[in-house]
Amino acid sequence: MSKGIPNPEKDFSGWYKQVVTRAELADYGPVKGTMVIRPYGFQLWENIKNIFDHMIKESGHTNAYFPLLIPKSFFAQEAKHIEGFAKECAVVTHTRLKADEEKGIIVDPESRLEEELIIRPTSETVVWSMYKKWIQSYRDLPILINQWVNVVRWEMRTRLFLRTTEFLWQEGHTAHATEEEAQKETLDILELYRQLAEDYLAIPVFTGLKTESEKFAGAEKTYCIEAMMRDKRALQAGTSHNLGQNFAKAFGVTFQTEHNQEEFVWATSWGVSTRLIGAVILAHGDKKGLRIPPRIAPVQVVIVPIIRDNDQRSDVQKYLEPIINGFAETGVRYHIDWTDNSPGFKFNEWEMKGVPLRMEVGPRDMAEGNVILARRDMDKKISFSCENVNEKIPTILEKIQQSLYAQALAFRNENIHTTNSYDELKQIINEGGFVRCGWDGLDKTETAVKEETKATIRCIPFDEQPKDLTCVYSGKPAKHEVIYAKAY
RNA sequence: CGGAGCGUGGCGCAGUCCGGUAGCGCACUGCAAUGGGGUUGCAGGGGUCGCAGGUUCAAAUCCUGUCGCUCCGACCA
Repeated sequence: MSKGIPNPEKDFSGWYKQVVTRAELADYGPVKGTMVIRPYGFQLWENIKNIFDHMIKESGHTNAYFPLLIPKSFFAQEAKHIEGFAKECAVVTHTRLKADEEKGIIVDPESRLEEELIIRPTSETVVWSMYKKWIQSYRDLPILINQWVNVVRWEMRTRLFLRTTEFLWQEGHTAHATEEEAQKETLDILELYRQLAEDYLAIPVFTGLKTESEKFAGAEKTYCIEAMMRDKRALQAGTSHNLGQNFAKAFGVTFQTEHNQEEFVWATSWGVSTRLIGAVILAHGDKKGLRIPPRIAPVQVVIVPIIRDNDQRSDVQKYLEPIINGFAETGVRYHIDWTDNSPGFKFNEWEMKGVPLRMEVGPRDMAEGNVILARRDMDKKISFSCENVNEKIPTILEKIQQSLYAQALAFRNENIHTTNSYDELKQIINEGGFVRCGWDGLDKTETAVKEETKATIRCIPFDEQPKDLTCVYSGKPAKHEVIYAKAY
């Protein structure tokens, strides 16, 4: 076990906090609930961001930017939507500070704004206020816009990456001429989220539909990807909403069809946030610290030279030259740790930081024409000939990627259970795990289960088989098969 | 906002009950050796004890007030 970090089996949240700060992913900001994303953490975010940005551009979306400040009046226009956010909006009321002899710097009471401004908790309202200007005819549709921005939600309880007052995300906002097209967009994006999670973050996810109580306020339907963390709790890792005509109606956004009919525009919105980093930490981390999947790792290979003096140092340097040149060609992200910490210290340090592959190079290896490789996903060191290490490494990185996914999937499979007994559900939830079972489709059932067990319906999975199922709570015929779990 | 706990060098803590002018581990700086799983030795630097009052000859310690943070609940991506 790594020195100084709590055992994740015993103190998962202590482990999480330590790992995030000690691996230098992030640090606490001065304002409660805010977070500084440090360079190592930000590189991870940039890698995730670049992958998804590429995906949406491939599928015809473009980036834009909408303002941070939103007039308060915009929120009155979509009552359902604001219900969901009213309790967590930061409001700008003044525009100036001034020096006060007694109190130091104070808010200038004379600078009070006539109309207060809301710092965006999400941007549907501003976006749709603009879409009203931009959309007249079916020829203006679809609009497929995304933005990478920060948003602020005044949360009561915060945790680095998982829930912070301010966080970074992408929010897509699309406008369509038909309901079918909007629905297709919603699901297409969800599929991209699934790919992002599974193929890049190496996290298996359930895709499905949120229940009424869990859906986004203002949406017709909310779809999600849900993942299992190593403490067997669920994490919602991304959502995609079919907004129907709700926002178009709130903002009066209509268009003329090919047949010269006036109709309201159909909308979607979808987002993934820096929470994904929390997901990576919580899904893959182990007692030594982080384990970052190679495809998103800021550093894929860390090289630890084993040297005694300057002569050996330059020997290693020369020895590494062709390897490093090879990395440049294959695009492997590497780092050589020349600090004079002891090798053992470096091993632990880089394991904590989750680097997928470590290469050790010392006198013994140079004599044999080898390097030592140690994979972060397993507890083994292997000697490799220097000759073919350049071809091998991308393959090994790919194997690590697959192995992290396989481990996460195996873990999820071990900890998901099907049952039609409520007692059993309570026991499983209590011990930790997901429960797949029938649900009668009633709000009050969901609420009752939540109150009694703290578990919520994470989603109605696309592959549900409700036939012949009964509701785990009421015993009535099931309307849906659902997944219950305690969630972050 | 309810319940609990904590504020003492950068981090983690002891000291507080029973007042006497601040200490430990890690980290940091320098030198030397060491170097294949958190390496030693020696020598250093750094704290108005969260803040504001009060009691006292004397306050990290006692009293009052205040601010902040963490954890558990209600809310949430």
